[in-house]
Amino acid sequence: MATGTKEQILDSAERMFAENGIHAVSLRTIIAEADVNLAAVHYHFGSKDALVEAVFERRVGPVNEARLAWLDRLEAEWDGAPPVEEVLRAFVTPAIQLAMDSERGRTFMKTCGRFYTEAGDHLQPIFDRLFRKIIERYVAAFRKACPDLPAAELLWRFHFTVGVMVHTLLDSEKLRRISGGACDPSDVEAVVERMVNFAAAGMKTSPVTLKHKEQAAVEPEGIEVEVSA
Amino acid sequence: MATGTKEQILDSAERMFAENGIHAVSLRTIIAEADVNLAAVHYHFGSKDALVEAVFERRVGPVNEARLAWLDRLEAEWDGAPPVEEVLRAFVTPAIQLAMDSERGRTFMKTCGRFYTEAGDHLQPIFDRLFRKIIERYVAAFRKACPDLPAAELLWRFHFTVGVMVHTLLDSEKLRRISGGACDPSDVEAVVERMVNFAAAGMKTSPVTLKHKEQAAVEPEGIEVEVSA
DNA sequence: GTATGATTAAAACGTTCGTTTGAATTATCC
DNA sequence: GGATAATTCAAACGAACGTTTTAATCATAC
Repeated sequence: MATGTKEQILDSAERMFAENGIHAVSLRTIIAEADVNLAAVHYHFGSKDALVEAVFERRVGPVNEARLAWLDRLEAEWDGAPPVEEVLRAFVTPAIQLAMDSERGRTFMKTCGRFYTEAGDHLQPIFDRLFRKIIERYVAAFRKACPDLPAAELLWRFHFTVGVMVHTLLDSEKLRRISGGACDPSDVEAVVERMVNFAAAGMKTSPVTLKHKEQAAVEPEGIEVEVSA
Repeated sequence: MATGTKEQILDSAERMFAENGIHAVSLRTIIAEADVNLAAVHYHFGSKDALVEAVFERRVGPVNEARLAWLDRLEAEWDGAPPVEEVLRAFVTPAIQLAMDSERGRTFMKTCGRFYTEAGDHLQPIFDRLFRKIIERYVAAFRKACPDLPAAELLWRFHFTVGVMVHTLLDSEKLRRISGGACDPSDVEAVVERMVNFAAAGMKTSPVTLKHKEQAAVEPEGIEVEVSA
């Protein structure tokens, strides 16, 4: 943990970003906790923005690789079209595992939420680069798992699923508080199963037919899933 | 819109908080856009923190009142136990309506998300005060709508539902981008119906039985829903 | 019209921010 | 073990922050 200055800065920054937000944390408070010199930040990273990016990338990379590898395994096992529950599990588990397994992961996930809401213009391309492939692969997998769903409806439901996951990663301590301890966010397997169960039901339910508008106006095929600026 | 200095400050602050985050926005950029004097902020609000609170309360109050009034109507109509879809609709619609109807509401909802993630210690009691009654009433309504659900499971699903809603409020523009315009977040009714449909399916699905643990260890009745620090 | 309170204006306050500098220290290699 | 590079250190930089102060302006009453 206390291997080198660089890692120490990353660790401290990660935790303080999680607790107080990115803009609210100054380099001086970070280096005070990391017990390193102020100039070390600029020596190793170049700027505060670059430090923020480094904190982000250090953990998101492995999670997304795990997601892709898991999906590879699934598609090999299920002949290219795994059921929606399995796809959901593959999508959700790596993040939840990182988030809940260790104290470090738990704090990082809050940082991840900070990025998600605090990220200014300069973090957007990084976000896109890290998640483009994930979105492409998983949307395709969900398409195969739910072939009867109109394309727009499927994207909405994927969006909702991401919401379930992000909110769970970000704010489940509040649930523990509200429930008086009955809901335990640290039980990874249980959380994953509950989420998969909930989201799969939402994914599989038949779409509503909107009265006031022709929903068929949306071309149901050939929607390009692209993540760009 | 340009009625008085106070409202102008609130409007500008709301928009800039939404666009850049709370801590990232300085009073000077706010007053520059509002075209008022710097000292006016402290004259009318006292401090930046107080301004932040004022921005928050100005819009959240009416939304939550609408939620409670809607639930009152529902319970009168359905003899005290409205179905889960109706409860979901009552919970979701006021927020979505505010979020999507006007440009102003849209920006505020982003601000709301900022609060949710950037809120430090001083905003927590305000958050609790504004949402305690909402949580109590709606959890009770969901209990009646899903009487067979274990209490902890119901709270988890409520939590997931909040995630669906928050994420939709916060980040649906990203969905529009990803979908190439096929998903239109500004169509309030359609968004609400999709969300209710998705969340209702998740709410009504039968709970998973976790293999590796006795889930019955959690007392399924009498969990006190409390929101406190 | 003038006195009184509410509001706005301009300027400066002290503090903290991210960043830079240049010397001191430590590690690495021949 | 001295040369060379990598790293750490203390100190200071200018800029921007939230806040305060003091005077000027405006509205409203008499």
